[in-house]
Amino acid sequence: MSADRKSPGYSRSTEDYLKAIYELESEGRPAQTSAIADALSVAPPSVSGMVKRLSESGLLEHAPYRGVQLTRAGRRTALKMVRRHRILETYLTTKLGYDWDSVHDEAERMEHAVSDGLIERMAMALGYPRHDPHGAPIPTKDGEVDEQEDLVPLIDVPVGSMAELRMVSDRDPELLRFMASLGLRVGVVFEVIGRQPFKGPTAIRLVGPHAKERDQVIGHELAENLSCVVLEGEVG
Amino acid sequence: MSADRKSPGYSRSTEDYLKAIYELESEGRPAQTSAIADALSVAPPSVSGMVKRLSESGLLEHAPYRGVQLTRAGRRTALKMVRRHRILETYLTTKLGYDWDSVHDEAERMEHAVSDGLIERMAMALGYPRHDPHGAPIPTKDGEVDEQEDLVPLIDVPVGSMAELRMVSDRDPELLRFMASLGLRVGVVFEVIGRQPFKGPTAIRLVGPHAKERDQVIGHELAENLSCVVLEGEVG
DNA sequence: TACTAAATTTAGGCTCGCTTAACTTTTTAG
DNA sequence: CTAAAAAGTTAAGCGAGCCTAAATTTAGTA
Repeated sequence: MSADRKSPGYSRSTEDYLKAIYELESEGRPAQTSAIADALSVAPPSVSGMVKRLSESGLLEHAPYRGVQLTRAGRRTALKMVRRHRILETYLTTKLGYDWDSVHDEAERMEHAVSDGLIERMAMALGYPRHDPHGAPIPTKDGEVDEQEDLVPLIDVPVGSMAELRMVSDRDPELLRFMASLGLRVGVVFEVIGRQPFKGPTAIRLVGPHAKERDQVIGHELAENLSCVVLEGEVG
Repeated sequence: MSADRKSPGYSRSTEDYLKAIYELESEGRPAQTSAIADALSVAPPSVSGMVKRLSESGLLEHAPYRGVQLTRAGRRTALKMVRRHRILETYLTTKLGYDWDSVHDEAERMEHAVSDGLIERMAMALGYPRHDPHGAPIPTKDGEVDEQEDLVPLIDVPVGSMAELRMVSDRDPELLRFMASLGLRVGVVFEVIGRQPFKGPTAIRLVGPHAKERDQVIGHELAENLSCVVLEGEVG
């Protein structure tokens, strides 16, 4: 009556590796040993070891010294973990009053513990959301994601353009808290009114009723992390 | 800003052992190696090994060949796990539409993954419930439980008495489903109208609007598992 | 009381996932 | 084109938690 055991039952570590590799791949970066090690805070030889096991299980292809690629099966599991993570984050913020800066760690642990059924119940309770609180797309149950191709880091949005903030990494709570304090949330629309060279700040003018303070100055590192859609007006 | 890491960070196994030992103790049974092994579905030598580690960590006292007792620290952690488990069960049934027969396994996995903060948010969202869906008392955050001393298995409720169903184990989904099909839920009031000897069934007559069918026949094993409060009328 | 059965512990061994140290391959810079 | 640096892999080993088999202790009964 309940076909709801955690499917093939991969270990917590396996799930973490697959998700990390997926995220590297989807950022366009090659999934190299050291990048994986970095993402998971383990030593490189640990990655070599796990990579061997995972490719023996058919979850990824390993070209020695060259990096790693998810197989179909590996990608399926990775997407499942991403879906879990993002639905959990959405649920925690929407239903339990979490702030967007504090959901990541909680979701990171829970994603390994909950059943498929619980995730689907949460998704249903949320009305099958398409994006998590940080704007990241939530894969469907059968592993489809709409990666937005037209996203551009704020740092590359030309001065004079209008743009909308669409996505920010959920990884850095401090950055997220700081953004919140500036009134910067997903969906905010603004005009880029200036940018200083030499990794200087970008100045923007917020638009509409969301705006806490209309004009903001965004430092280089923050601006690198804000994924935007350019709305109109190329380089003037 | 977040003192919310999973406290001293015991391993999943440690938490399981402590909770199992707590549950044995609170049923009045001595926490013997084999009973623990049974509860956790591991071999007895595994218990011996873990017991050694746990007593070295000061979580329990071990009298070799004699069994084991929780220390104050061990009990504190055990109660924390029990609180987690029962709040999770209550949350899943109340907020996510789970049936009472399907929450145990889910809670069992989640209780090791969630933070203190999440549990408190769930408790708050539920209005700080005192009992879980199976009638078991939920320990407070600082480890107080009201164990009901006057609970009696249905099998010991005298014929002719009125009684109220107060608690049932969450362990056996089939039993819970069967109970539900009979209209037996926590809080139901009934009269014991007969009992056959030699492990025969107990006949009860349900009272009030809850009653799905007024008269029910309860087999011996089920009757052993139903904890009741006798309301009036001793042996007639 | 002695002997057997049951419960428990010790001994030895396994897997998983991690580590550091040493070695190999690839990349990069002069 | 070669030498140094960087990246990756292999080797060796550790701890947690599990197992089976063998030894030991306790309990029960003739």
